[in-house]
Amino acid sequence: MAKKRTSITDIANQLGISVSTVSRALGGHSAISDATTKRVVALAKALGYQPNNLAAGLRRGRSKMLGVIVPHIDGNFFSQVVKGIEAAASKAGYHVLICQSNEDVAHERENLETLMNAQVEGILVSLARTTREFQHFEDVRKRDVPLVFFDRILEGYDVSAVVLDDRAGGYRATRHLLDQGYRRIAHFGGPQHLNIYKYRRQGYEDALREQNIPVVEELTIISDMKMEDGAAGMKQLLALPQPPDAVFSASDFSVVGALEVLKERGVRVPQDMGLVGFSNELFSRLTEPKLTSIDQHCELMGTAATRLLLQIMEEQDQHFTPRHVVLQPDLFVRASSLRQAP
Amino acid sequence: MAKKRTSITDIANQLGISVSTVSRALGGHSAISDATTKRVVALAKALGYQPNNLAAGLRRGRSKMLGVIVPHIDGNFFSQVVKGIEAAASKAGYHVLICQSNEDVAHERENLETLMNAQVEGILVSLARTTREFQHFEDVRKRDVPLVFFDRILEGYDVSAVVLDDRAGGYRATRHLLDQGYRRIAHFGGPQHLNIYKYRRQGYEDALREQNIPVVEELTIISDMKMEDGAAGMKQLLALPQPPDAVFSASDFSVVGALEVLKERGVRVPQDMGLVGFSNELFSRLTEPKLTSIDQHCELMGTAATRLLLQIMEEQDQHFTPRHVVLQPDLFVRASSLRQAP
DNA sequence: ATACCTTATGCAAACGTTTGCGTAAACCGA
DNA sequence: TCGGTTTACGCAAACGTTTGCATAAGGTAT
Repeated sequence: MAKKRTSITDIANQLGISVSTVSRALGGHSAISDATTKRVVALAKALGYQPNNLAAGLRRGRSKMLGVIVPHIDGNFFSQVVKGIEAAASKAGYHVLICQSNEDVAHERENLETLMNAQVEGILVSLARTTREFQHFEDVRKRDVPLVFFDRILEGYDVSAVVLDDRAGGYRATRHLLDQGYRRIAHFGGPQHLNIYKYRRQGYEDALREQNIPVVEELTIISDMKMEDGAAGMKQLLALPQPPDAVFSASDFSVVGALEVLKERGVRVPQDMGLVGFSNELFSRLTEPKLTSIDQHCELMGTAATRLLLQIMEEQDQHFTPRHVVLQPDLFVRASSLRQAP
Repeated sequence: MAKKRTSITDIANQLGISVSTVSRALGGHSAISDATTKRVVALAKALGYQPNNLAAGLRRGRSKMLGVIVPHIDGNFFSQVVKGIEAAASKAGYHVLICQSNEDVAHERENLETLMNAQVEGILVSLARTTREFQHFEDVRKRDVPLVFFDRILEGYDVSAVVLDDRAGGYRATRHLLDQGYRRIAHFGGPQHLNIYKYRRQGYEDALREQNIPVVEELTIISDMKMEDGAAGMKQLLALPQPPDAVFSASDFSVVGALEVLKERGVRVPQDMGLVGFSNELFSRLTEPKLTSIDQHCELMGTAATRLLLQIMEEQDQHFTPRHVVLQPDLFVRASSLRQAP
């Protein structure tokens, strides 16, 4: 038998005034005398009154909730982004509803549905790996729910988004290897329909071309970027008639896999093989040698995306032109790519 | 100018029937003829109707939302637990509101407030490190909102909770070191008012006593368990007249810090010093040597806690007796503690 | 034809707020 | 004394559902 929670009406009755007066008093409305305001606030506290956001949201048409869809919430990157999102949202008085798509576009569709049922005022989403079309997002747009993508976006779908300058990341990583004297640089890439992997690769190729180094096809290996993939990729590279002297990987995980293979085979890092990863995962400081990597400022991405969303929500009138925020990556140089004295 | 979302009333009007009929039709109520049900469902789909959970929740008194408070959502442990929570909750048709206390009891209090305002039907919480009293949780109880704690609980506060058998974890870790022939085993512990650290230590001491090995005070070092703390702790231990030959740490992070110090000083792991950590962090497989660690089944803890909460919510009548679920930890043996052939 | 049951639907209240509009009382200057 | 303004509050509708109760139509047994 759940106790009835005390409502604004209870306060009104006990004080012999109307609910509207109570509502305004609690809302700090100017047209209420100080005297009654004090009485109301006092009684509210005494009764342990808790406003009912559902009711308020219903009436106002504003739920004060934001929706987030991530492929999965565990793992370094997304958990940090979500941390940033939650922080920024709660600072603005918003709650955050979190859904996981599990890298599955069907789930993603469901998530959108349930978020809209929950009456969120805006949605932040990073695409599932299997998402290749955007009909479900168009449905959201039709209902005028503001939408902001982050990190993983769909090529050719013009929407507001916060992304990393992945091309710059790839370029700087590769450029750093070149500066260290590496000349035959391989690349581990991810699924190319995802912007992030496509641009990281592009940065890699741009850096090579800039130095008139040909981009040779068998030095680029596309995979899902797990540790195993990195190990397999490295074996493949080492079996080449002319193996590379460095690898720029679009993920730290595959670098770790590769590193293990190199240790087994007695290939020295960074002397015989330079390595640069991507994401600056926690563990990149813990391997032997420590990994050079590109930092994505995950938490910042979360707060930036949230702020952009809140902005768009405010100017609901003209959301014709999608807006973009591009974050600059940072290169953290560590032992795995330091062949020359720094 | 946000388009008016289509409501149940719109459907009723267009079909010339009453809202109640529409509501029942969509709810699959038996007393509605197949014919009208079909018409309603068809039109609903055509109009892109989305039920408004706020309204339904208000009327029913059930928001279909759960609240979660974690110290922080990034990091391996909590992000995995939250993953488990979200999965279990959404399977049961619940949404999850996530708050971070930032290890601060004041935030924790605020979080409770806002979650209750949001009308969550139950709350899952893992304590902030600075929480030493439970008045704010008593307030929640008074309002009859079911509460389930996980992992970090307050000693002497009898509530429903899902916890790891930390004593068993500490015991098994230490016992493993003993089995490997280590005899002078040190311990890195965390804040002792938190159950988890207290019991891990207890398990450590139990294992020693069982073998009639005295527990010597200067071999236990209490800290915040960061990497730096581990490094400092190891230096302190090595400066002892009789340094230990192994360390059981209640956190993987401090082990990593310690490991770096050992490498600098040329102390060999596991020959001269055995190491066992706690949490089985991702990186424990990536250090050199790999770290033996205790696995906490983080995701399982999340689903277990959620299931317990849902159960308690169902039996709102007699929630007098708090219920407990205790998860058994697993020992993952790796190179850092393997002095003898396995 | 009457009484009664079943089936399918409608009426209206309720959930707890917010808010536009109306109004009584008090005050003010002339 | 009066018209006008200000101040402080109340009325009632509205947000979009759900649901207990009433009711109309149709059927069946008597």
